[in-house]
This record gives sequence, C-alpha cells and structure tokens, in this order.
Amino acid sequence: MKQDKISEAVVRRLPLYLRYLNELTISGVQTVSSQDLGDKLDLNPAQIRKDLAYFGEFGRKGVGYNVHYLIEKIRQILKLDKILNVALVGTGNLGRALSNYSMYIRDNMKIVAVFDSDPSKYGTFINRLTVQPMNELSETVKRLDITIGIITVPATEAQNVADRFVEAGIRGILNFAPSVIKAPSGVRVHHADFTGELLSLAYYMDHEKS
Amino acid sequence: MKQDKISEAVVRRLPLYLRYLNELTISGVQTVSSQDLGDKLDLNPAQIRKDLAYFGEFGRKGVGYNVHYLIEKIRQILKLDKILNVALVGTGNLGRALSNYSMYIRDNMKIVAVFDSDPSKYGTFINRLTVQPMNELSETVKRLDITIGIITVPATEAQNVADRFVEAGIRGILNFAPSVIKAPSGVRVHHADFTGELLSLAYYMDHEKS
DNA sequence: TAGATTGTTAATCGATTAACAATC
DNA sequence: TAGATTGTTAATCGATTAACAATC
Repeated sequence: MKQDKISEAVVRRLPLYLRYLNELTISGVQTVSSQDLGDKLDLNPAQIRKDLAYFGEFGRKGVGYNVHYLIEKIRQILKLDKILNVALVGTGNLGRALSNYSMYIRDNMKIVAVFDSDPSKYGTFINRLTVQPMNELSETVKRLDITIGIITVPATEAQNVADRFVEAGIRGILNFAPSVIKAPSGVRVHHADFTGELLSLAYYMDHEKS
Repeated sequence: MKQDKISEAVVRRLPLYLRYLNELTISGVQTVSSQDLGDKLDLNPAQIRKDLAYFGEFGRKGVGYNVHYLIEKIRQILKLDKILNVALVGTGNLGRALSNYSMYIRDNMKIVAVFDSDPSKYGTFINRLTVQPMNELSETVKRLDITIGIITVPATEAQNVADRFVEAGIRGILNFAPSVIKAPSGVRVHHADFTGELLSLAYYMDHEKS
C-alpha cells in the first residue's frame, strides 16, 4: 500500500500500538502478531495490519512483527525524535495538572512557557516556569520556537486565546475548554473535552447496547 | 424517524448542541436553525437535523428550533435532571484538578468520594472530601449509591482499579490513565486519554491536509 | 403567496471486517 | 512440509452529506 492519505482514525491508533509495544519490550517479548495486539487493545487484527501497512511492510508473514523494529517505525511516523515546544495558557487546576504532568507531557512535547491573564498570577511559579502575562505571548512564542499551544482557560476566553496563538504563529492548538474554537486553515485545532465523554458514558449506561 | 439504535457519534454531539444552545439563551435568542448551529459548531446542518430527528420532531419547518424547547428535549435525552454519584481513584494532579473542577464536574455528576492507595494520603482533604483507602471502596460505593468511577492513577494501576470498581458494582468507568482497560459487558468503559490527541495533532501539523 | 427550513430518503463517502493468496 | 501470519483485495457496514417534498 504505502502512503495514500492517512485517516485521522489511523493516526489516533498509532500511539496506542506504541504504548503496548513499549510494555512488551519491558517484559522482553521479541515478536508480536496482529492477533495479540488486537486482543490486548480491543481492536480487529485486520485493522491493525491495515493501519501499519499504510506506512510500509513492517511484518513477516508467518512470523509477526518484530517489537523493536515496529516501535522504531511508529516513532519515525509520529516523529517522536523531534522535540516540540509547547505553550500553555490558563493556570487553573487543569493547567497546573498538565504542566506538572512530568513536564514532558509525552515523549516529545515540552511545555516551555505558561501564561495567564490574571495579574495576581504573574511571576508565580509552576514547576519551575514563571507565569507570564498574555502580552508577552507573541514574543515568547517566537523566541522559544513554540509550535503548539494548549488552552486551559474558561470557555468564554478560549477563542480569544486561540486568536492570540494564531497571531503569534502557532501551528497546532489543543483546546481543553468546553467550547468550539475556530482557527484559519494551516492551524490545526484538536478538542480535548471530557464533558462529552462523561455524558455519553452516562447515556449508554442506561441505554445498554454493549 | 424516532428511536432506532443511536450511534455513539450522535450521542457525543448532543452535549455540544446543548452547550451552544445555553449560550444562545444567555444572549436572548429564541429560535435557531440547523444552519446557524452548523456554522457555529463546524458541523453539517443536515447532520444536525438528522441527529435531532432520531429522538423526535423538535423543529418547525420554515422556522427552525425553539431554543428553550430544544434544550429541554436534549436534557431529557441525556437525563440531566437525574444526579449521578461518582467516585474518583487517584489523587495526583489530574485527580485533584478533576475533583476541584467545581465539584460538579458537569451538570449532573457529583464526585462524592475519593480514594488513593498511598497511605500517606489517607485522611487528607480534597475539596471537602476525605481521601479514603482502597479497601473502603466497595462499601462506600454501595452506601452512597455510586454508579460511575473515574480513574486517574498511573497506567500500571488502572486495570486493577477498574477491577475493584467492577467488583463494587459500578456501571460506568472513565479512564484517564494511558492504558486500555477491560471490563465485563454491562460495565461501560470510556477512555479519556489526551496523549493520542496530542500526538495526532503533531502528526497533522506536519502532514497538512486541512 | 414567496421564502425559509425542517424531516427524511437516497447517494456518497469512508472506515471496518472478512477472506485468502503469498510466504516465512 | 505443515502451520502461522502477513499484506491486500473485496465485501460489509456505518456515518455523513445532498437533495427535496412537506409545510410553516
């Protein structure tokens, strides 16, 4: 197959694969089949083979996938060697939780600046980073080569913060506020709102279908 | 149409509609069209009409939807009048952030008990709730009629906590840990992992397709 | 009446799953 | 060789979008 357009659903599963593969190396497993992966991750084995085949032929017929090799390949696909600098706006509880989340949120992302619009927060520290005022955002983004912005402000402020990020030249935004924000094409926006997750959980608890 | 099986995607959009409708009442808007909603929420109007039509005929041809009436209907569908009691396990940063999140995480969910496996945490307070040891979980779940469990422990612990929840008779689990957990059918599990969200954001920032 | 917008059917698009030849 | 498992095509399933008659 090799490189058509890759669908969002596929890319979202790659980190899942990676996570489990990492567990496997820890327990010393050398080889894994799509069957094994599927069992563990609650996915169809054919789907897993198809996902991986978008990017190349990583397995061996009759044998399976070499765990180390597959990890390496997925890391390449997701570009996990390159470190991305991240700015976070909103130092409430959620913002604090995210910044503290071991500083490196994940493998290759590093929060290097935090901002708030509340003057009483200016100069206070969150995990070794000074809280900066919003009017320093643009300059800081450029100086530190920040490409991703995280929004953890109240819903009413989210679009405003997004606009500031866009002005500053950021290329991806992860919005935790419960509101839909807009950005020009060229700036990618993902929403990480768990309200929907909770409410739909409750819905299906009653309307059993599983 | 009215009541086939409702797909997950549909249910996940309902809270989105509700959110925006609530904003509209605040600005005093009485009536809204699927076109308006679609523009604001970045959704196709036909999709919105179809979603709503699963549950009944809420609109008026040539006019649109009455905002108040639609809010009422969606609240009924999602059963937002009934309060659900929630237990949370894991009092790290994320757990704290969630419990503090105004106590009522959303409209109708209330965290009424928090647990941790670290003895040094026992008896400390999080937002007026005493942190309890894990061996009190089962009794507390029954006593307080808790039906939903939130997991904010490290990935290695998540399945274990899920098992305890299941034993205790919980019917829905929201897992924030970066690991896939299993539960018997009858217990619904949703995953709220933002790692995937972040990594896929980064992926598409480079492989521009939008 | 003319214009707007719903509810719904039909068409399209996309994603998941099944099946199997290739081959280790 | 026999058994296992991939990569990939074809079949299926499901979700989104277009189109339009009904009607306010």
